[in-house]
Amino acid sequence: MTKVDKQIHQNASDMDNTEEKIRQAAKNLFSEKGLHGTTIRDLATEAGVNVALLNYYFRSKEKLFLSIFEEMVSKYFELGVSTLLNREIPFEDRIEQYIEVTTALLLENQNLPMFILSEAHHDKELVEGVMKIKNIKFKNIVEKEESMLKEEYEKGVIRKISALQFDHILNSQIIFPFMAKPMVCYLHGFEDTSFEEFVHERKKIIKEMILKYLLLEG
Amino acid sequence: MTKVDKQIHQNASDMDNTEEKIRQAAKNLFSEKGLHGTTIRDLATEAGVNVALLNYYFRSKEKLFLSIFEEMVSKYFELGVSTLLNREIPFEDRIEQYIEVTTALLLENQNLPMFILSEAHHDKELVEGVMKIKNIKFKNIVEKEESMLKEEYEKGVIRKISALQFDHILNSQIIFPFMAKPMVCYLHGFEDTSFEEFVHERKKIIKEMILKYLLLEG
DNA sequence: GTCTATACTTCGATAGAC
DNA sequence: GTCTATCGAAGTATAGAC
Repeated sequence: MTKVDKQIHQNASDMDNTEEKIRQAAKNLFSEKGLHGTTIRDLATEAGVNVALLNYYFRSKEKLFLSIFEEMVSKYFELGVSTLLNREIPFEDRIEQYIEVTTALLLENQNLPMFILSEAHHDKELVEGVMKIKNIKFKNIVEKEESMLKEEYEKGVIRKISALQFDHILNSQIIFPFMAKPMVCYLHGFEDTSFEEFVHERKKIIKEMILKYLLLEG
Repeated sequence: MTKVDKQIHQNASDMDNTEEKIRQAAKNLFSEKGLHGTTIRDLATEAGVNVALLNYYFRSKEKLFLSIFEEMVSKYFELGVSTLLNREIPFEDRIEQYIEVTTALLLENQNLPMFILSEAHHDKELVEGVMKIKNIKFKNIVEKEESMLKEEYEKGVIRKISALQFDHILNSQIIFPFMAKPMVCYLHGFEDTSFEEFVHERKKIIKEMILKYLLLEG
């Protein structure tokens, strides 16, 4: 009966088990307040359990954090890559798709970029530690991107550009607004809806600007 | 004599007084580890003093942080604005100057963007609190930018664009690399020097891409 | 102004009952 | 698996001597 009460507002698949409730709370709080800005008591309260359970499931705050961080990194990196490398559709369309799909992900997870990059900034060894697990995959991606760009260059579709610069041209424009959001919202008196409009409006600009720069014809 | 030892490696103007030593330590640590990742003991050690002195000069860790945060915000915002609004030189040159001068500032203060934006992200009220002091000035800037852009548009120099989108086109490209630095350095095996080369290389790309998009002729 | 010593608070983690 | 109670460590801040 207590159990029934607890389950009323949960969809059984995810929120019925404690571990998932804790993970969800951790995602929310860590990505909003950061590792050191979040206490295990905050986490327990947000998850609707007590502190002892956090350590029961995850051994320590540190381990819980690492688990969440790794999940978030995967979430971001695994998306988009396939889009960008898919040679079956024209380069131009891939760029558009990438902008579309990445923006959509970020609108659904607005704290994701700041979470990953600020924690990486505050603890440089974190990146190394977490990325090592997925090392092969990521090095692979850069190489594949490099060869894809070379191919398009040799076909005469785009100008010569490194994967590094290409990634930055794309990602800086897409990601940055989400990191600067508090500043933007303050300076322009934005609410969440105005911000989202702004992001949508931005997609067209980004696409046009990037293609104008990269494509050799048109 | 103890005093002499302490002063050997200091240039009298700044580092001879304790308050400035503490401020310097605070800038270093807060911008590297964040507010909650830095303890007053860390600060005291870095400054070469003891904890009591921090509270003697700044009353509390919080107050010290606010003081530093405000200084960093000013440091960033006050630069570049005059460059961008200076109607005496052509629009195109202003863009180039802005990229040049802002990149130089960030290379000298690589943690600055992540410091400001991550703290703003973790504590939304922080922006409001600190910005209110400089409120009039900032609102002013957006307005001036808006009218500058309108003017250039009416002269037929550039396409129509809002100050908000204009700022993002410029700043996202310039600032983002410094926020993503740990990730980039890991993925590409970069040291600090390689990273700086990358940033310098980027200036040309940014300039060309932005002008290609904004300018109506050429 | 600067130090040592210490009071007070909060945090992370665990023991032990259920 | 879940709770209450509690311990030891670490954090912020201050009192008081010099």
